[in-house]
Amino acid sequence: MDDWRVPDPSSLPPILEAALECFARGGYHGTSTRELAEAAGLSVPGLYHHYPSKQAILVDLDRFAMNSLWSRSNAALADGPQDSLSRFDRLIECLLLLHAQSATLAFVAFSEIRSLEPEFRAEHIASRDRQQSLLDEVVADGVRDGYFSTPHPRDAARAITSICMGVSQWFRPDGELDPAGVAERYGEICRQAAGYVGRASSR
Amino acid sequence: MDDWRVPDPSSLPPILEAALECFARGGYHGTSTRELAEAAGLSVPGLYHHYPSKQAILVDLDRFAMNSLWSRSNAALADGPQDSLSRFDRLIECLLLLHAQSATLAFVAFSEIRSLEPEFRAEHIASRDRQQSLLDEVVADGVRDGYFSTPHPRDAARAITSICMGVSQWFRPDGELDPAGVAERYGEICRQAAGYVGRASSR
Amino acid sequence: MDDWRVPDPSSLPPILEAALECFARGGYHGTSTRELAEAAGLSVPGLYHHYPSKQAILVDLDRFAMNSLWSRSNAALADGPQDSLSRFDRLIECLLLLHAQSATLAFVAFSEIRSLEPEFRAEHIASRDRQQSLLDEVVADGVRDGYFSTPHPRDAARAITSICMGVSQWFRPDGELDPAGVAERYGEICRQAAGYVGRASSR
Amino acid sequence: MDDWRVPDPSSLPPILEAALECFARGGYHGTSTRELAEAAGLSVPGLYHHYPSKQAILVDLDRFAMNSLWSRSNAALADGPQDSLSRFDRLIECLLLLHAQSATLAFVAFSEIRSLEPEFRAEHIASRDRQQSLLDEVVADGVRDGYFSTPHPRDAARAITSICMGVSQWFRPDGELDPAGVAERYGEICRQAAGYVGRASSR
DNA sequence: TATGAATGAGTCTTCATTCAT
DNA sequence: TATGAATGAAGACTCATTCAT
Repeated sequence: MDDWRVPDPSSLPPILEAALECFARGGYHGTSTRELAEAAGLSVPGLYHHYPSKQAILVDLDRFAMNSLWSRSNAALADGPQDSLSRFDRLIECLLLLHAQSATLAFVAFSEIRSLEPEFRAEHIASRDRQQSLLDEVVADGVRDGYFSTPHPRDAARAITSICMGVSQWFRPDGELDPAGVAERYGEICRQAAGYVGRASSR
Repeated sequence: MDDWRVPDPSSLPPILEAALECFARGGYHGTSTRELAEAAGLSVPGLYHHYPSKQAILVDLDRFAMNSLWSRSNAALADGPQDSLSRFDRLIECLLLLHAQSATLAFVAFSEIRSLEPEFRAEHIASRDRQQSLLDEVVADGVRDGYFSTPHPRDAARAITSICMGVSQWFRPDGELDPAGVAERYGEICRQAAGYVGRASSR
Repeated sequence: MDDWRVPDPSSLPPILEAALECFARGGYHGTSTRELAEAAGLSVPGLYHHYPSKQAILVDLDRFAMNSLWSRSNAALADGPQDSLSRFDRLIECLLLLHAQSATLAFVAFSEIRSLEPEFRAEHIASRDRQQSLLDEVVADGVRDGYFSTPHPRDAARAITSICMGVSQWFRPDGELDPAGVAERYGEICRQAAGYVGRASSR
Repeated sequence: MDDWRVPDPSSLPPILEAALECFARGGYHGTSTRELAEAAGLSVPGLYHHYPSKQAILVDLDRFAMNSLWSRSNAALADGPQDSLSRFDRLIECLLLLHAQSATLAFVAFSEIRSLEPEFRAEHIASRDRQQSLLDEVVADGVRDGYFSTPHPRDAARAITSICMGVSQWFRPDGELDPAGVAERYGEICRQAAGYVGRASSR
């Protein structure tokens, strides 16, 4: 099972889909409820029939993004050989695919953290930390097993996270690379960032 | 001359300094002119005496950040040995230092792009592209000269940019690393991301 | 027949009962149809099945209050000796009982006059004037028959009305006095307000 | 000094004056901020320059009314002979004058209690109780000194309060009685309500 | 009658901005 | 430049009401 590789376009409810587009274009504070409603094909009170507030829409969007990231990451880690290099490769592939396939969602979830009210910001940060710990672990395992030579695994993991999240900043569906291409090319760069020493030499 | 290494705290005019703090905390749209004025120790009309609009403040802040990045980068490139590896190292060091020393400024300049009106957004993007071309060139030179093995220099440069900009997201003055520490540790990671093959073996 | 002395709790239809409580707590404009529906155990469209508008509910409530006041007053006047003092006493007793027993209804009917649309406000005022004329007549008769010494019967009647209506402002079911106690104690005060000269001396 | 007898028309700030008229006509919840602003000859933000909220306007109006009632009452009690009947008469005169002269203000302060948010409602009620205690005391003193025969002084005081407050419900500047006429005629009724036994017979 | 979904008009409030002083 | 006062436009949100099911 490798569902974690395929995009799931059907999953975002239409109102969130519309909100996503609005927030990506104008930002949370730069988007009015009128715009949100119009984008969703509703009147303003119609929008409020489904969500109690503008903030609640952002929160739902953010939760969707973070949950999707988490569940796909775990699926990727579990799906295949369990040696640390394979796990690293699959997790990176998953992150890169997602940040390319769902670039807009990832972008908004990342750039609107400050727009979340404290309670939900804390929730987001907890999700983000939990997510980061997956990568920390995988890089540390790779170092332990001799795949990676980085003397600072946590910094390498942080750099790798920046690379993956950076994808959502520049990825365009009509660009040179498709998501799979991004995953391959930047997956290799992430390996290097961790100080990959080569399969052969490490054994 | 290595002024590009030292922070220049005096350079941000007080109003921009105050605005920076406000925008960092609440975002551009989340900050009112009343807050800006108060943070700057001015009345609202007093603020308008210095700047014709809220947007103009953001624009000035953004220009300051991009110009500082540009001029320091060029100073770094010019300041020392001109072999491509040295130039790469100094440019990376400059970028990392700046994103740590001026993390807030870099963060705001990056995260408020969408808050710029079209004209100024275009200006920002031009600056950003011009800036990116510096790194593209340095990486390409490094590949040409055998320092780097990456088969995709532009992608490596993009990944490196993500690493450097990422610093402004997580850097805290009271954290484990000081700016110089960041520059050293993440400088090494950036080298790896470009596929650094070692000084010796490359000659 | 002295039904006019006993409260008639069954008589307020449940929807009006619920609306009464809502209006008493938050006022007409401060109560939403959603609250009305919920208080009545109905959905909003369910509420509109019974009443064509929120205003119609208030109107019904108001009519109920004014009609009840009117019919009980007439029953009280008719029920017993027809000398003017007895008629005065019974009318006052009726008013005081009602304003204590149905304090909430009286309170709402009185305090939401301004919330009635012009047509219904006029109707309310007509009812109120008709009601006041009962008291005017009874006081005037008492003066004519030598029971009361007030030189200004209409003003005395107005003061008495204030006393009776005032009951609905302060009466609490768990207070010191029960409705009958209120009727007795304040009935005496109302007599005094009319300049009661004593049964004996007046004959 | 008998300032407590003369109306003080200059004292209500113009915005409160305008709000008073609006609230009297349509009620607090029935009056929009737009109406308030227009009545005050301001734009809506102009109104908010002077008051932070609609509620704050009502609170100010209410405080003004209650403070005026309190300070005039005390002035009336202090101004003249200190025997309990004179004090009773002057307090009643003061209350009646005020409820006629400032009928609208008294009406609004009374009828919008439920529109005050809990904190300010509590404040109002404290003022009202403090005010009522003045009358309780004066009636009790009158009973003690043999001026009044009422067996229930507190109930008599409550009835008298209802009479005085009732004035603000029906008083019209162009009506039969002017404020002084109201004070005289209803002052006598209030005496009767307390069971006035006559100056002579009481000595 | 209950329900979910919807809406035009309106709510209070705040915005960036200006002007007279 | 500071201040108090002001405003048109817009903000998020709620209202009473309706309709298809």
